[in-house]
Amino acid sequence: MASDDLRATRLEKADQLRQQGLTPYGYRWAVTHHAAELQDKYADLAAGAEVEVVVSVAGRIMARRVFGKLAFFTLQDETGQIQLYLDKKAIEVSMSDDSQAFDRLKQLTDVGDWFGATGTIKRTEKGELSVKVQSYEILTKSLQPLPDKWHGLTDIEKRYRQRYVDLIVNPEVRDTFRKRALITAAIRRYLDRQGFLEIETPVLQAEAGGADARPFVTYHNTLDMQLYLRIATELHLKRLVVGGFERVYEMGRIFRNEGISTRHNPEFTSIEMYQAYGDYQDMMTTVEELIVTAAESVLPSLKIQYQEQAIDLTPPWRRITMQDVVQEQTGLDFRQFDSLAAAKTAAKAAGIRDIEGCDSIGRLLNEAFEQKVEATLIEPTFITDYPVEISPLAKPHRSEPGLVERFELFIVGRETANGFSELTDPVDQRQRFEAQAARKAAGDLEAHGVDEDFLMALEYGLPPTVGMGMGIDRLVMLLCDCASIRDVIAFPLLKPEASEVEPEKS
RNA sequence: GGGUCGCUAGCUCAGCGGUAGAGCACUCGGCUUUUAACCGAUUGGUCCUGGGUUCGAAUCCCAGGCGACCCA
Repeated sequence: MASDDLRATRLEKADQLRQQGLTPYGYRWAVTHHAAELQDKYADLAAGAEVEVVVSVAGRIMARRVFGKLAFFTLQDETGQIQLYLDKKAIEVSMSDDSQAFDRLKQLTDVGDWFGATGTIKRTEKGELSVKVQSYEILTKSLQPLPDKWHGLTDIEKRYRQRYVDLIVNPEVRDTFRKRALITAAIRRYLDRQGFLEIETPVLQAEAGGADARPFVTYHNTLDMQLYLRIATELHLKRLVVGGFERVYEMGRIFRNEGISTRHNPEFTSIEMYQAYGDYQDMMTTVEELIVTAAESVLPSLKIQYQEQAIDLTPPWRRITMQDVVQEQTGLDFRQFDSLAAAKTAAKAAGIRDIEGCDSIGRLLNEAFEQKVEATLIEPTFITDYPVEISPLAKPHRSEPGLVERFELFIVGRETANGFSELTDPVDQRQRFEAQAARKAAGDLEAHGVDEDFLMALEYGLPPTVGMGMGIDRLVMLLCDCASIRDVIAFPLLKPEASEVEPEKS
């Protein structure tokens, strides 16, 4: 039967409910128990045994097995499933003023309907824990058929486009989003205990900054001005430290106008945190604690499995400088090079590709790191002491010229967190902004202009401060063993289907 | 950006040049211990879209759309 016919049949059933004086769209149901709670509480109840306790449950009908004078429904709520035992005689006794109570179950309910039931506990002869129903109500009539009860919904595109259907029929999807909520809650609890305040900063900004990324552009009508969606929360959180907040953070949505892949969604969630008086060594320890806390909120052990790979999150994690780890993997000692030409020659000999555009030894070092090292960093590893050229907001290293006090955390070959002792010298910061602005002027779409107000804030004085940013989606992917970022974002961005596209105005 | 693969009933899929199919779901009938309930009978199609080749296209070719995976 075609989709429209299935829908028409269900609309007709809704009308029949109205003719019986009932509404297909109820108002309230007093739930006393959830499925998982009952399954747990009566786990030891013997087959065939009954308990004379009245419970009330509600959920979606996921399966119907109807006999002449007996029916079994599988009811699914947020926690799990429980069977409803629907006995014609029992229902006719307890709903004696409703002569159609049992026939209505057979004729006017469908898989997908929301349903409330009150009754007693009974484990059937076949061993299935059930609610032996005394009274019930159809709470919401569903007009759309659910996917195949056995094969479920496997079409990946349809799962993302109609996530609500995915959530109905794939319990592991519900589990991922439950874990995501537990992870973000655990992170906020941890930071709260450490004395951090969450302060919200603007999404709409006159000048995007704080990262190298193309921004989304939007427009404010009344002010008649172009605005950008933020690509980072960094510059505003640091203004708050200037203002006197010693520990601040924000967990929120970031927007980057870039490609879509299994690891990139144009909007994603980051956390950035700033701590006055600390340096990058302090922050590495905090990151360890933060991620361990998040992992413990959803996993039984710190020895975890990600896509067939075993990873041990037990701290402390390895800390090694970028120069040392590159030397370890390639044999190249970047401290020895006294000219860019010499470094390029050696790098080419070591098999590092596409380095013609590198205009400094520091960028070359980073290129060598990305090509030869990143993918090998499976166990959690902090890489430290980055070249200043690729770290425009980080404080110069206290003893290593040309480097900054910065770390990035890698797990399963992916950048998971990025932090540094913050640059507090406003003159130095201005020079670095101006170097960026020059790149922007030269056509680099990921570079941004000088943020004068931020420089002004630095002139009032930023105390010694360490900051850190981390992608929440990638952390959830790691802890929930998800291969694609779309598996941890409830409604990932998709191109509209052809039929949804409005015709171009010409 | 490049390559490979996919798109057929509400769902999961088969069919690969000759009348569009199966299972589940739906509809009708039967059934008081099922849990992929069962038994019987029906119903259900823009074969992603548009061109082309052909006597004939879901099938072959071209272009486009959406998606997946790999590479850069």
